[in-house]
Amino acid sequence: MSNQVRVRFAPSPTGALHIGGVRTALYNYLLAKKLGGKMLLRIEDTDQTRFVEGAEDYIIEALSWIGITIDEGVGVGGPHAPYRQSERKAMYMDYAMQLINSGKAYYAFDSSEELDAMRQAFESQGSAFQYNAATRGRLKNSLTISEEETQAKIAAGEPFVIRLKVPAKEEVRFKDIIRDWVHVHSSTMDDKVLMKSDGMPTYHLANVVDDHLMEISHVIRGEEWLPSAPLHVLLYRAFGWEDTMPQFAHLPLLLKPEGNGKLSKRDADSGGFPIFPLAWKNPDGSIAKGFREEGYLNDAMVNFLAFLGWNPGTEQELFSMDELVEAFTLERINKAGAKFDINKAKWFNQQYLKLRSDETLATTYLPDFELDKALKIVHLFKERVTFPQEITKEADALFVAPTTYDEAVVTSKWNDDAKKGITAFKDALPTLDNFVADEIKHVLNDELQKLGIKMGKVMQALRVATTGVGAGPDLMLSMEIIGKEAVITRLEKALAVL
RNA sequence: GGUCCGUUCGUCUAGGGGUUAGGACACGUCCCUUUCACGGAUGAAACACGGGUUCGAUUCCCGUACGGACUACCA
Repeated sequence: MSNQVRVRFAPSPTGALHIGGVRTALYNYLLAKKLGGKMLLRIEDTDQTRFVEGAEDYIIEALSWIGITIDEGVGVGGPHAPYRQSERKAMYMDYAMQLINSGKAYYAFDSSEELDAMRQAFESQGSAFQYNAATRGRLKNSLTISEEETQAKIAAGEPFVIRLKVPAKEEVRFKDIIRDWVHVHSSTMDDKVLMKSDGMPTYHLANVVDDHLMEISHVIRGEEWLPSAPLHVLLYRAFGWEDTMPQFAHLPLLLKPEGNGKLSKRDADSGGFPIFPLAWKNPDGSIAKGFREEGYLNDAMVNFLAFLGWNPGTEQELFSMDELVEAFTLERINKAGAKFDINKAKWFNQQYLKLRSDETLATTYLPDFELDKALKIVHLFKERVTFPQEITKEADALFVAPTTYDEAVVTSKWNDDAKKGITAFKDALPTLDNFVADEIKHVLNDELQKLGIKMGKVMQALRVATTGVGAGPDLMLSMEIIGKEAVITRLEKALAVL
């Protein structure tokens, strides 16, 4: 086997990808790039009942948006194809049989109803039912019935599952890169189902077999998998693959912004932010918001997500994908879960928006304007907004004359001096041929000087007369964009109305 | 209930046997300014608790509390 780093992101196509899954994919990708390895995408669709149309395409598009390129896997192919577990179905039974033949696994014929009843019974006595060394001798499986009887049942088409025969008393331990040694006693583990009665493998079997076959070097996944990691170790051992077993790294969870528990769709809805990278159309037709559609920039999301559970140990906050690759190490990932703070995401968005060139912003968000004008508008708003669509909104608002005027500003700033100054300014405007900020300011200055009025006395009044509000970007630049005739009209109206 | 994992400002976190416990977001104040924002400065704000080990523990160990994940023929 090679020493090459090979990691995989292995989601289930059960719907839109949760933002936590995006972070998991990102960490996998960062490690792969950092160590010159390969990033695989494997689709874990062994549960046919949960398959959702379009989910796979969604996953691929989401990864692509975030900037993760897949080296091998669904959508791109590779030496270990197919990468969709449903298409690998046939081989899993062979591996399960290998375990049956070596006595590491066994057939079980207990029905779901029987097992449920068993759980009920145990629960009523205050204990938990486990299908393991302590109980399997009393259940319906190939360990309690004869070989002939077992074969007869199978031949008769009776449904069965294959379970791992977990050792009765054995200390199972493995080294997690993030959590160090984790140990569990096998007596507390279940004889997990490996092959389901529909002929599909469970996650546990499929994941171990595929990771082995695909030569995965590091399994980087969410903390929710930590409890089943010992089982996977046992599986590697049962197959005799322990010496090539991948290294494990279980990532801390993304938590609710407030209160306790892991981040859910509900939290996102009540917090007014998305939880999916891209908008997703639910089967019922409703649309779930996506970060992309809400105006979050992909590189801002990458930076934000990377810092949720990891940090470089320096005081640098802004990292491009390349810089992240450079700085990333699994060892610097935190153990504790991280609360999802959308404020921080917004801050990153603002930072990255400012980093975008005026040209990019102008052409992508103000395509209906002449480039020259669009650039001026971008310049005006770029540093004042968090989301790019706000630029569009502000731009449109710029060309709509105010219908109401901010009362607070009017009462405090709209006085005789202001009126005099604005009137003079307005009257002088028609003679101004080159209607640009500097010239406009000159005119204003000259007129006010003639009247002996200070600039500060009229600025706010002029602003409210022009835009209706008391806050905004540079007024002179705004006027330049609005245009001479429109400004004059607005001032006349304000003078008449106020 | 059982198993496993975790716990530094409100949040994301740095640090690690002796520090004024550092940074970022958010928040307050001030400066800049035609206002708001940006930017700059500044302030308030944290080692869950109890034992041990030690000259000394926020840091190491053990408990407790609290939180989380898992506990399906789902992943």
